[in-house]
Amino acid sequence: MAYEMMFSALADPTRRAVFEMLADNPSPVCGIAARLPVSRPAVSQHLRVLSDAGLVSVRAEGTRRIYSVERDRLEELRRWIDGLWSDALGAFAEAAEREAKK
Amino acid sequence: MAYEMMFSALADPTRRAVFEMLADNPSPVCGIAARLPVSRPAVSQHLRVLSDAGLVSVRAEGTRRIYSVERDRLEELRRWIDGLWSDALGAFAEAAEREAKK
DNA sequence: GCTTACCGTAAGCAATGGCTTACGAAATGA
DNA sequence: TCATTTCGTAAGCCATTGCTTACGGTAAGC
Repeated sequence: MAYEMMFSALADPTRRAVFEMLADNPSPVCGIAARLPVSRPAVSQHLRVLSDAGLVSVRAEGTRRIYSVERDRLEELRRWIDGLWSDALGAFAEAAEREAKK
Repeated sequence: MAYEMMFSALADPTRRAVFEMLADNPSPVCGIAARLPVSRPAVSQHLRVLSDAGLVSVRAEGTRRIYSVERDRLEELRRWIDGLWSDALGAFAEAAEREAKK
């Protein structure tokens, strides 16, 4: 019941870039902004969305805030995909059976 | 290099509903529109986006066009997630190692 | 041939979203 | 105490987007 926000969070290219950078290794906000063609506040806003979706978490370290990815959430996303996949498989089997009856 | 479109395609709730209905079983456009609170042209437009992302395919049957999900693309999406997951795992192991050195 | 059912596309509109600049808050170091 | 660094949020702007209505086009049934 939460992949709903994850998809819209990961829909934006810049936000996906942020997320992939965090998957490589946890970073502070300025560290991410330095490697992207957008301003630092923009990165903050993206991190807010990712955080609301539960995809990242924060840890304070001095004046810096270190963001890192939340691996468990990726697991949820994958489960949704797996569910769809088996649904589609079932529908395919049904169709094949109907075809066989003829 | 194609999950880029998939995420934005699946970001919209209505479009996800369409996609999940198609995963259950292939349907014509009017069959989908009948079960959603949006107009038929809206469904057509959503199917266009899903089609551009490669997530669904069409087959003509009389005047009807039967849409069904493309399972292989879901596989691609899952691979992207798996890639991120192992990246995050690697980063975690690295951090643990740095911590152990102290 | 004519009607009917099914569908895609164009045009237009209201809402959402991503970006920037500007500002204020909190922790560090001199 | 004061300056610096790092960061989040507010306001505003422009582009994108999801929806509707209106239209044209194709296949089936009488």
